[in-house]
Amino acid sequence: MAGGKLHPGSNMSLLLQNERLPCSSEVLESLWAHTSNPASFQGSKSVVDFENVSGGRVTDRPFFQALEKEENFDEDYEGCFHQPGKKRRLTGEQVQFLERSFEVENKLEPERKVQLAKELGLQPRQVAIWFQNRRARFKTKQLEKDYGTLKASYDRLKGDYESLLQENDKLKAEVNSLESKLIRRDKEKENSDDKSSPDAVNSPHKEPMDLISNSTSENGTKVSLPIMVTCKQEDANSAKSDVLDSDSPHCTDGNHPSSFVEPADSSHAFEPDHSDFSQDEEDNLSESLLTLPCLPKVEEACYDDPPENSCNFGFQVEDQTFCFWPY
DNA sequence: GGCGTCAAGGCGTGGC
DNA sequence: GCCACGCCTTGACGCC
Repeated sequence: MAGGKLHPGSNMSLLLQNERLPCSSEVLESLWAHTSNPASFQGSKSVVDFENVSGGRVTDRPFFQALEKEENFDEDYEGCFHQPGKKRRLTGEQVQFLERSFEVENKLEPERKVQLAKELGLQPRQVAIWFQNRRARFKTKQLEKDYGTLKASYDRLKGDYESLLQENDKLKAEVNSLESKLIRRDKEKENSDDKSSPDAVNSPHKEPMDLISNSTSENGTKVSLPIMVTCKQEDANSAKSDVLDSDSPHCTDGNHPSSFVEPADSSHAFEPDHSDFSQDEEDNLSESLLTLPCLPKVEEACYDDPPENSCNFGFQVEDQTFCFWPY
């Protein structure tokens, strides 16, 4: 690189980005001044324009002016005129110059192309091809970058999804456990009631109310869990399918994967199956649900800030005596 | 010799 | 029809 004035750390591109002169010779002169002088190309082995070097006469281009001055001109002269069919790489200085030009503007106007070719001692077509290839490389890098970004996003979402699955499984297991416990207690209660009082047959749901009134959260506050009060097993099944079925509309909100818990403040979790309710029963149920004080509304507390406790309802799992999902 | 990089070839396409 | 461009491929070259 004898005689070169290359500034590897040059901020040339920054300087040029503030100017709008992609075709001007001033820009090229500026590029020369900041990158290298024409003599930098003296060792070029690039494919060069034979047509512009008629009879070996050196043209007025800087590239060839530099060659004239070189002591070992003959060797380089032979080297830079390739045999037909051979491909020669551009020199580092030529590439640097083109790179800086590319940073200024990645599109190549005809005037600019000719000017660059003249300054670099290349054919205009070579400059055009270089820009085309450079754009292709830029696009490839951009795609790789985008891929990396998307993959990171995908991995993050996948992790979230898997943790949600785990949490879902855990909650299902808890519900299953609690349901078994409830059924067992129910049977025990029935047996004891049959023995103690014949009137007890008329109030089969007394025990669950007791259970509700006796439910106490971890922090000592009473928690009302009314859903199971009048919910028959069949209703529980339908409610489950309505609430947790991943195919149901409640779960198809891509922005709110947790939206399946929304029915907490309404009775529409029971809507799918009305066959076992009379109108009066349904009205009573709605009324009781609406008037119960502590039915937790959970939709806002769910996944924006996942709780340490796997339960999102604001009280301990043990207090959630839902009976939606029989297993 | 395999592989990656890069200049260049070839072809299709769209704008004028 | 010409030209520039994008895309894919080819061939030369350098590195290991």
